[in-house]
Amino acid sequence: MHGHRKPSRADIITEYRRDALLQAATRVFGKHGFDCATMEQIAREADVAKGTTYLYYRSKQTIYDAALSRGLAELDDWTREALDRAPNLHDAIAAFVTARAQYFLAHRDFFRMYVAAISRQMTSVKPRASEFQAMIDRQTRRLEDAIRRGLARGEIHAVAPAAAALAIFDLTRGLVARGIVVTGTFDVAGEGSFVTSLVWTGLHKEAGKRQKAKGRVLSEKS
Amino acid sequence: MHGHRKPSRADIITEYRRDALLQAATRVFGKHGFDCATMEQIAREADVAKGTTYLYYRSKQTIYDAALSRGLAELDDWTREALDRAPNLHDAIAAFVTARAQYFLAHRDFFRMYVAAISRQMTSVKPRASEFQAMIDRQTRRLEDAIRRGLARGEIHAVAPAAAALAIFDLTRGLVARGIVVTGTFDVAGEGSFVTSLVWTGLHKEAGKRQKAKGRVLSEKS
Amino acid sequence: MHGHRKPSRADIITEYRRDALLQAATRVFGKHGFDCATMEQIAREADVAKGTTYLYYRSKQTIYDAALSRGLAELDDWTREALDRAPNLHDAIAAFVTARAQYFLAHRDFFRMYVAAISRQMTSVKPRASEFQAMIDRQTRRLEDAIRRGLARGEIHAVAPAAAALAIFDLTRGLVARGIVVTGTFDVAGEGSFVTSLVWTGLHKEAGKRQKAKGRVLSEKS
Amino acid sequence: MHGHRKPSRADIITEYRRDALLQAATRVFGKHGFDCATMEQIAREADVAKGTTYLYYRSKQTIYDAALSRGLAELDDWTREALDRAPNLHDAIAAFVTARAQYFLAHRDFFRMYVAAISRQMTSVKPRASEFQAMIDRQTRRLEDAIRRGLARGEIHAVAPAAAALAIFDLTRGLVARGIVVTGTFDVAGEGSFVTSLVWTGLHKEAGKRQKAKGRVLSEKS
DNA sequence: CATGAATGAGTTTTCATTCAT
DNA sequence: AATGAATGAAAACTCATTCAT
Repeated sequence: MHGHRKPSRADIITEYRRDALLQAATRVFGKHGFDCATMEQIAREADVAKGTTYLYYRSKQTIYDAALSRGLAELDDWTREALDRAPNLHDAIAAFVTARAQYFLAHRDFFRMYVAAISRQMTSVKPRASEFQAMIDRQTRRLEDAIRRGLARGEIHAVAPAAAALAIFDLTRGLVARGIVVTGTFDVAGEGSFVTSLVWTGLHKEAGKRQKAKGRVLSEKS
Repeated sequence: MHGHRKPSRADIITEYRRDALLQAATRVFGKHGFDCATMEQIAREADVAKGTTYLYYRSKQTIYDAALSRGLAELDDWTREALDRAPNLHDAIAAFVTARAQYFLAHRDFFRMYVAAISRQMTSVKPRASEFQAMIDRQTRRLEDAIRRGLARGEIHAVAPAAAALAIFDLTRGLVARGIVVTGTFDVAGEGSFVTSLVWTGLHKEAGKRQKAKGRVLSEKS
Repeated sequence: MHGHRKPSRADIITEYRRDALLQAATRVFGKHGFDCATMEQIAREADVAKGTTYLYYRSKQTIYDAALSRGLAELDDWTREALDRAPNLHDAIAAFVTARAQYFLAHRDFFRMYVAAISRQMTSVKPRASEFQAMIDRQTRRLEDAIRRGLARGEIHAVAPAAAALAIFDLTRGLVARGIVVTGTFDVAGEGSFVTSLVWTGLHKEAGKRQKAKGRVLSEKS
Repeated sequence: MHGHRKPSRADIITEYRRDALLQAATRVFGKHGFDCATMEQIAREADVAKGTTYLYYRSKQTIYDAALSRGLAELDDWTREALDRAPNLHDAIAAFVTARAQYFLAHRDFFRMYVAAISRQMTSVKPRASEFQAMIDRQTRRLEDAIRRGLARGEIHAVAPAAAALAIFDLTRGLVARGIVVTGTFDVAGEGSFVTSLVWTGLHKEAGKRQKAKGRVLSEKS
């Protein structure tokens, strides 16, 4: 508890169980959603008795939150690493889209939980909304910062970094959603590069200039 | 239903009730989600007794489907009308984004149902997934067709119309989602035009050419 | 709801059900105690389904409180009427003891609830203790007032009315408790008159005087 | 257990554990009642693991019975000693009341168990009721015998010794119950002497005679 | 047609008891 | 002997759906 010595055997077992339960929970919540999932299912999936679940997580809500948090944390790691490796904004965007798409497609049940959580957030009277929202925000912020750096370096034209980051977020989510439903294979690289190039062109400096001009012309027409 | 003559008085009452129930259902499902909503709440909201609900809709699922369908149909009308009025692709995109954002923001409960339905679609073992998916697809297709026409007219560079349409779809959804959560006022026009210009620039013919060139340069760098 | 007109048919049924459930609850709580009683048993005893119980009482605690309250109210009526009819203190005491003993012996399950409630009161962290205690206190107070009047009329010697009332209370309870466990017939009149005469002699004016004298003598002896 | 030789070290440890568990059990059962008390709480209170409890007592019921028995036995010792020291009936009654009140007030958790047990006795389908009842009876019998001796010695008038003993029992219990609930200090001596003098006067020979006369007069009036 | 009382299957959660270490 | 993780039976409570009035 208060020391940093080697974890005892019990600790290892505990950690193992907690992890198994989280995996099971992710599977079950991902497949059925919070309300339809039952503790019985989670327990069965984790190969323990129903009561055992409660030795590790106080309630259904608790295990749900834990499963969601863990996934978000892992996703955040992937996101951060992907962004850190990118030498410039274009590659950063590509990395962001690809890394997240790959993570989600490798953890489909988590992605379903993730989407459902976003949906629930709007639905419910958001009691503990904040923590979840905070984790999401942190990830958007990473991308936003990258965009800001790109702006500073003159890689793109003047654009609201927050709005741009959110747009990339939304595009990635939609991309993955389609990849999940598709039963056959899904060309992550191809789809991802479409998004990347769309956004990149949209944000690019020269393009920005032309866009403004076009915008004027168009509005004159209409 | 079974005749084409003038609707009898009973038919009118029936229609009125069905509509009231659908409105009530949308409010309740939007606020609580499918699982947490109760038939009692819907009945109360529609000012009828619980049993009455079952005279008009066979089950909770049925009324849910009906409410969702009605919303989607209305949304489809808005979408179609908006697209039909647009003289060119740029304006079509702007119209698409704006019209949908406005519809959703004017029908927030429906938007919440809509998002939840998308999420449920992935979640559940998709039994009746098809009908809902078909309605969504029809709307994407309208935009896709507009893009195809724009391509034919040389307004934009070579791009996969389906992918582009879906991207706009996703951006619009994200835009609205943010508008829903935001408690204060939300600048639909401003946010919408950001999306439009981002996409427009991204899709624009000349931009497309440059993007490819830039892409090459960038990859040479990395 | 807001009028005083004839109760509708529904009201009658409702009242009937509430009463049947209260009777059933009293039987079950009396036989098994709060914790061991199950809603299933109560429902079965009242010949309704489990869920029906919850249409009339929000929770197990609620139906328990209602059953206890109703019994206490009825008991209070008996107690008050008995005291009101008594022309003097001696008869008031006799009436108090007899009336309560008879009530309890005619409602054995309620008596068991009553005793358990008193016991629970000491046990639990007394959250809603107050209401129950208040009803008990009211009944003791009635007897206390009778004693006070007897004192004023010079029927008994100086004595703390509250203490005396509580003593009679305790004796009555003990009396009934024995009557309940006894399987054969129980002579309420005989046992009751023993208590009455014991107390009456103990409180009687002349006896009081002698008691004090005796007390002195005795303590001199010891 | 199986020999009469000096207790081995193991026996001592065993005895120590059994005792610690009993003390813990009394605390927990006293505070929460049989049904709400958990083995976990008892184990924690006794500073052992949950499983250990079962090495010393077969079941929750068993440890409950043992805790109750032990308290009753100790109480019986106090009662007997108090009675043995009293030179006459008046003092015996005073001693009985005082000794028990003091014991209970010094062992409040046990008193709560004791009261709950009496209540449970009536409540449950009395399987092992007998043993508990037998211990109670033994204690009443002691007082009863003292009364019988007082009668023989002419200290009091003709009275049913059993009934009188039970009355004193009940009064003592009520006295203590009030002392337990009262949060401030409680005047055991004062309250006890009220009970004693009430009873003593009630039982005293001369008083008995007058009571009968009074009774006749009263019944003539009513 | 409309009502709302009644039903009971299904869910979360607790805890006495067991047993491998 | 001691531990505490694991078990699963049991209970309160909810709500979609039915049906007599």
